Amino acid sequence: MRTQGLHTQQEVLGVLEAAETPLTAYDILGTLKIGKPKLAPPTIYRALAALVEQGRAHRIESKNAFIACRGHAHDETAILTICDDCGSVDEKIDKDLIHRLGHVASDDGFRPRHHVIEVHGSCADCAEESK
Amino acid sequence: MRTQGLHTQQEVLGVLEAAETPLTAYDILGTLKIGKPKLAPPTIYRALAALVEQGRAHRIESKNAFIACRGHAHDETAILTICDDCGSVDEKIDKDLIHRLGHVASDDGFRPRHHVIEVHGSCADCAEESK
DNA sequence: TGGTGTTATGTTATATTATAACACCAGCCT
DNA sequence: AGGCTGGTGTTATAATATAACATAACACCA
Repeated sequence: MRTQGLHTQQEVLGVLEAAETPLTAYDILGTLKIGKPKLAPPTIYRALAALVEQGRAHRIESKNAFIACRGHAHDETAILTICDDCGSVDEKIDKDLIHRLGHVASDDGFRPRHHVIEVHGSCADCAEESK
Repeated sequence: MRTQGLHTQQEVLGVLEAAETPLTAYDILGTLKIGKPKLAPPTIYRALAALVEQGRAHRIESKNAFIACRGHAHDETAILTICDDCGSVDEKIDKDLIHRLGHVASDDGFRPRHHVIEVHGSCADCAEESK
């Protein structure tokens, strides 16, 4: 039933939105299993795939984890800054940079379809602390 | 023994260099197991970690796979263009873009340490074919 | 020369992430 | 009702990665 799928997506998104740091599919599964003990991985992965497809969540490739998309149009490529100390992730938008990346990538005939841009480091708070 | 570790790294790098497309750790393990049946995953992962650390190989985060680093200084961040049709990967260098990315990432006090830039799409050959 | 600390490597086992494959059920058409 | 279709649930397992401990090599010094 389609409605149920949407419902699952909404639940998964809710869990992501409630989190301060990225969650793995199994983190989400663990949370939702409290209410629905029979929930299984494919259900979570399907919901996540749909959410990422819609731009309502991001997959963090370098961590195999997910975050809710916050604060910008859902069809734009986000630059993700990932704090390796506290785990927090921020989204940044820079259309020019994306444009330029597309240009660099396609210089030899390559046709870009999707960008992954993840920057690891320390967030302001953690950088401050370790000084 | 240190020499032996270096030898493993050299063997792993050799397998990567011989491949036209990214290999997973288990692909490499499968190849090297022919000569050394007792080889285990941690040995491969350790060699890969060292190679990536030295810039002699790249990890492709969005595929959980690895390629040998080809044709540029090993301490530069490469932009990887990944063909989703044939699997081929190319490395591109654009210092300005990296510089700009560092700038964007650090605008709110974030301190970047490592960049992941992967562009998915179709290589020139595959884009041509599917026209 | 052999003891002892230190670090790299080997090995076993297991944790974590992801998906294949099929079963089931609702809705829809006739 | 009967049968098709497509989405969802469910089971099982594949694929990726690492923890934890055992062992081996080397370095240093009494």
